[in-house]
Amino acid sequence: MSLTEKVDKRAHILSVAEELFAENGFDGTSVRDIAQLANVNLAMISYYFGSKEKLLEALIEDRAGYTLGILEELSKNQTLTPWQKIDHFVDFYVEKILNNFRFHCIMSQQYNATRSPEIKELLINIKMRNLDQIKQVIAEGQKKKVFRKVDVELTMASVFGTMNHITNSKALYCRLMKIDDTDDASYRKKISPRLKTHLKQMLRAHLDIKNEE
Amino acid sequence: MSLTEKVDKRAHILSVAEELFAENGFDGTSVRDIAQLANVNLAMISYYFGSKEKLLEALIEDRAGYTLGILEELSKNQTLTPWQKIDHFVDFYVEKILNNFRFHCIMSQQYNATRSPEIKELLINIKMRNLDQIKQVIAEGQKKKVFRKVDVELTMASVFGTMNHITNSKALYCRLMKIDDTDDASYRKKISPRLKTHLKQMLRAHLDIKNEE
DNA sequence: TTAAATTAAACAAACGTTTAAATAACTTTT
DNA sequence: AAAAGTTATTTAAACGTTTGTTTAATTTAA
Repeated sequence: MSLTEKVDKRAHILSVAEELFAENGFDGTSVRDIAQLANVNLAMISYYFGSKEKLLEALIEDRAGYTLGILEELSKNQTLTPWQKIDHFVDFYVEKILNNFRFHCIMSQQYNATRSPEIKELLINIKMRNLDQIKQVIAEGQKKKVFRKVDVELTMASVFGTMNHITNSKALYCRLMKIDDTDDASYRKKISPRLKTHLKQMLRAHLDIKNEE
Repeated sequence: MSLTEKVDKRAHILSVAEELFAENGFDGTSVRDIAQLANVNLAMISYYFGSKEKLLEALIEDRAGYTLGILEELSKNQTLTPWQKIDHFVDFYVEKILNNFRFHCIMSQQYNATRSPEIKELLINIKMRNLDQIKQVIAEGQKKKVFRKVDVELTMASVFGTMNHITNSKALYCRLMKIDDTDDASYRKKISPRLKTHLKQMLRAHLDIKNEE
């Protein structure tokens, strides 16, 4: 038994479930798959979580918690200019998504496919709160006359969408960039600086008041 | 029996499968679900397609075919300026994705989750070919000194990513825009002009050689 | 009359979940 | 500190469904 298994069996099951859900989807993963890879008895999943669906809920609640705090802090920060906040936001989010790409695969997967109203509500609330924080940053920039008028929701859709697209289309971009498709780490390492640069550059042009029409 | 059912049973099954796969995912849809909603006998699916997986392959091949031709034509068009091509491309793609949102839900779903190498290869090839066409448009604009130097792959990721995000996060944007969540048609009608305007505006700023750093 | 299309029934395998018995880890009592 | 009692954890086996697919008989069309 490895260290992580000993420390907290519940957390270990969550981590294995995350891996399998991201790889094969929620419906494509059986509780037996999870139990086997986690080296625990099948019944332990019901014992700890109640059901497969509640296991997914537990996973989402566990992983989605910590983001909001950092965004709130960034949004309220008085010493940074709006441009600096945008850059920090991009850096933070790219790191976050690339480091938690498994979870983000599950999120975008579940967004449309879930038949659980609880999970749907959970996901919408998480996104709404994150969106609100960034809205404030853009609004501040517009008030200070450094950002032009833009469609805030769709601007955010472009930022989130770019990142989702990169994590979800790994196979495609690995082929384009001639990276080994099976090596997650080197993909993240190669794509991370490119992604940060691209998003900052695009947002700089897109938000700049000089490009007001 | 409705008209579509009589005309071509195979096509009718494909259409019902598309609807259910988009709604509940591939693994979340049983062949019995499809047979029931399509009003055909269960065995007809094996009879026409061989298996559930081959039904998905048939669906992808059927739906993905027609896009490439239009893009090739646009890319090779001699009378349009690069800026006009970008605008046409945005208009075409937004219409296409919103009108075939069910299929695009399946595409982005399958991108990561599929365990079938055939389907994975199919999806990568489709995207690669589409990407190549747009690469040529951007390259032409750069050669003519109207576009600045950008990360072409990631610029495309932003365009595709924005559209995917909008189709996949329907529930969120319906809430933001206070549209009835269950009414697909009015969502598409409301989001379509906004999406076109936003993408054109963003690309105009992003690609403009005046914003060269 | 021959081939194609359609049917109801059955197949084994896999699914999520539950059971009841066994073991381990603590508490309390002696 | 040992024994007894109590709760928490773990187990193998079984539950009833649902899964994708196939069969063999029947109807329809050419």
